[in-house]
Amino acid sequence: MAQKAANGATGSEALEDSIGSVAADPEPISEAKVPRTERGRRTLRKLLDASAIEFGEKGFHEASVSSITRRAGIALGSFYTYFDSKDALFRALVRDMSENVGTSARAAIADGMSALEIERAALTAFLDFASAHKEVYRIIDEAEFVDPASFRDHYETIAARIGQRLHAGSQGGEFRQDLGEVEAWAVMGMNVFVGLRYAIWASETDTLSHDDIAAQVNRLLERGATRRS
Amino acid sequence: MAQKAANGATGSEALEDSIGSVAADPEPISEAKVPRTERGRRTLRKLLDASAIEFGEKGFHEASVSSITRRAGIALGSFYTYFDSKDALFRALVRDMSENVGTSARAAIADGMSALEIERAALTAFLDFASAHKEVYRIIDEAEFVDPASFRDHYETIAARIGQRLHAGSQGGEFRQDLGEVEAWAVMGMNVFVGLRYAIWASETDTLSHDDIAAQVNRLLERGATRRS
Amino acid sequence: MAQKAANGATGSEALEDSIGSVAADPEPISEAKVPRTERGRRTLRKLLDASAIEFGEKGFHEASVSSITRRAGIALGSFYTYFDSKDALFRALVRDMSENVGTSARAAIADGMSALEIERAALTAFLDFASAHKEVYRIIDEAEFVDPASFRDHYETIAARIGQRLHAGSQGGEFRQDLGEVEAWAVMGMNVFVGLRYAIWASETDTLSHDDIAAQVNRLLERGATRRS
Amino acid sequence: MAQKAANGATGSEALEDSIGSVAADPEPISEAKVPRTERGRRTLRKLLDASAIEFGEKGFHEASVSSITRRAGIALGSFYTYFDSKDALFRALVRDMSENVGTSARAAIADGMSALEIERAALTAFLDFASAHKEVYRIIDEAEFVDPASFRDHYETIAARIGQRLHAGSQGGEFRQDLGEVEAWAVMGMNVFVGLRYAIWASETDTLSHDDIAAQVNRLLERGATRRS
DNA sequence: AATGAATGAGCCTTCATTCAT
DNA sequence: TATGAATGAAGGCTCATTCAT
Repeated sequence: MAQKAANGATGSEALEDSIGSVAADPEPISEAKVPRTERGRRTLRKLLDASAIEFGEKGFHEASVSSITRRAGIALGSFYTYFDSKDALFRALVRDMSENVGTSARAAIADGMSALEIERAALTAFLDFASAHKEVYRIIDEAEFVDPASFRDHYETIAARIGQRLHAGSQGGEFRQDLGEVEAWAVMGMNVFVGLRYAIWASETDTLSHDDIAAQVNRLLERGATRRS
Repeated sequence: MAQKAANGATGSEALEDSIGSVAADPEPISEAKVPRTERGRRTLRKLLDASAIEFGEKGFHEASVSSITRRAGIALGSFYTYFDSKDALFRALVRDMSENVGTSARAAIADGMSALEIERAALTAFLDFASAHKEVYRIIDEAEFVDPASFRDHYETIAARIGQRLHAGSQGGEFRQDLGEVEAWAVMGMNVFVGLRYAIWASETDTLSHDDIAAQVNRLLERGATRRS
Repeated sequence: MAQKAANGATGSEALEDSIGSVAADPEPISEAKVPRTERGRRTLRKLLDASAIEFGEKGFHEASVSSITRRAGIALGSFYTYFDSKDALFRALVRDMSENVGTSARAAIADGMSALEIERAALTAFLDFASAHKEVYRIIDEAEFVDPASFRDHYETIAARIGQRLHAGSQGGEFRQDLGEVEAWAVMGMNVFVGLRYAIWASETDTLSHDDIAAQVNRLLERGATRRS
Repeated sequence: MAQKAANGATGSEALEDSIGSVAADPEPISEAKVPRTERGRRTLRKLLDASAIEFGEKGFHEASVSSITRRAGIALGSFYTYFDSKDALFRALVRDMSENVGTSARAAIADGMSALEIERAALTAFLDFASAHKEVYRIIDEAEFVDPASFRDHYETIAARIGQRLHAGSQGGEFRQDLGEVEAWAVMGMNVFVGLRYAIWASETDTLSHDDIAAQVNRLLERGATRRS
């Protein structure tokens, strides 16, 4: 199963990881303050996990700082030991999650895959990840209204990566030469909406596996993006 | 220019129109109360126009009822003569806009077009509409958090329409026989994300016209969805 | 049945009657404006009936002018053709009802009754009236907070009447000579609370008739609570 | 003076007391949240005292949360640290006061009193209490419209207690055997209305002491209104 | 670091009353 | 007289953030 490819966490590990390098990082992604004690790190983790659930379930505005701290099992006031504001927490979450989505996709790509195989594997990994972390989808989407810069950055980054893959496919002779940014956004849109329908809104009556779905999208790509022999 | 195809309004005309036929409408889309005087109709219109702008610019949560009435030039309390709540207004707006987006796309389709030409025309119309009414895009997107049912309904309806077009294309021998729901969502995703990039986030340096962009997407569809001769 | 003694209306007839003499009345009880047309009189009546129900069911603050006019089947603005304010309507209602309660009690008193028989008949009549017009009870009670003067006046008037009856009973040699204001208020209290319990809060399991209850209270008056040696 | 018997407070002490034992209390009467700090307890007290005055003076609807917090000398928002709503505060107050009224009456009863003496002492205590805490009377009365269940419960509880006393008097051979619920409500009514007239509406010209008044009501109980032959 | 009380700006909504038709 | 839209003051409540312990 491609499930393995999906990072099994909400992204807080990565966020925590990045924290360690905040000082050295010229552009710190995380807005979390750095806990100095083990206890502090544990509290930060609880806060991140709780907020991912709360934001995912209720959305940014309905989730309150107090509901988050309540879920995390800490006192309201403690929140501000770790984040400057509710916005800052949300931004940290979005940016971290944004990174993670890409990570899981890239992890699915193995050496020796054809360009088409790569697209298929990436979509399957994305579907797996989205199924397992529906809140990530919701949170990133809501960033359009809470942290527009991150939202845009998220999709531009992904589009750029897809663009690179398409270009590589062209170089390898598998794809057409004239694939550019338009095609990259189109491919991303296919993936995102297929994910919306079959991962986020998956219904009980759906019978196709994530692999099957990716295969169907792949066929769309194949006969369209491939070069005529 | 395909601009002509796009409905040039924010949707308030349609909303107003539907009001006139509420009695006959088995499922009234609008949640607005029905004004009985000419003055009332004028006020309702002002309210709808002002709210579309406010919601578009600030988003649902940042836009306040008082900011909306201020922009509309009416008293705060008058708002509730027309809508039961801020939510009700938003829902009315979303549902109405949702209808309008489809309307403009369908208006772009002319008799005698091939299946591919239809897709291209629909996308061009969508890009035109989205360019002219960026707030519509934003408002419908935010419905994911404020009126999820409408949001989902919006995309499911569009997917269904695209599915019908693909099916018709298959019947006409132009498209493959095995196109289904997955392909419909993939096509919708291409259109939406290309719209996001080239209509909503259109940058000054972009040189491609909406038609050019639609043509590029069309080529992706053509070599993919078409039957091999 | 003593039911006959109870005025079968909410009091609006009496109010209307009094309207005719407003000009001549040095202290007009009703605050209603005087309609000049037959249509106007009908509208006023609808307003009074509707408000008695609304105030009785919801209380003064929960009943709104618009809920009253809606129930009356007239337009909101028309309200102010008949009353200067919501308070004025309430006051008119209270004062009129206050009069009616006394009327029904006095109607129950027949010539030739003994002093004790009079008390019993008055209580029975009150219980009948209260059962049939629970809203009257509630409205007069709420006057304590909306129109305190009327509330106090209501009970002082009744106490005075009871005082007169007690005095007459003394004169007739049936009652003690030393009955005064304290006893009058005590008797009123008995009646009101017995009414609260057995008319307003009457429960399905109560088996005593209003006459039976009045008889029991009568015995208390007759010989107190003590045992005869 | 029986004044001593009356609890000299508005009831907030009792409310506070009950808070301390909330955990053990199977049915917590108070709807107040439990403060965990000393400062919190002080604030709660200020809130309760201020609200008793405000509700007593202005009534429930005219008293605003902001007027209460202003009088209490705390910030508006702090109110909601202690009560979920204005209604909840009122209910807490009513229920607590309801308890207290009974307490003061029972405190007035001494061992060895005859049944009649008990009634007299109870009424005197009630008159004292009502004189000193007119706001309590008003607040409980207004509960008829704000918290009807408590209002009814209040009087049903008192009636039950009076019924027990009457029954005990019968058992002791002092009262008639046939005294029941009707007589209990009648006695309560006497007390309440005598209290209304001579405690709440006491006028400067009244010369009778609370004891004198209670004695007169006592005589009514002892031998009714009739003349001894 | 943690806690939880305190703060107050700000928001949605209600509704008595006025006004123009 | 009747109508119903318009008005705006007022109120309850929320919640991000600060503060004292």
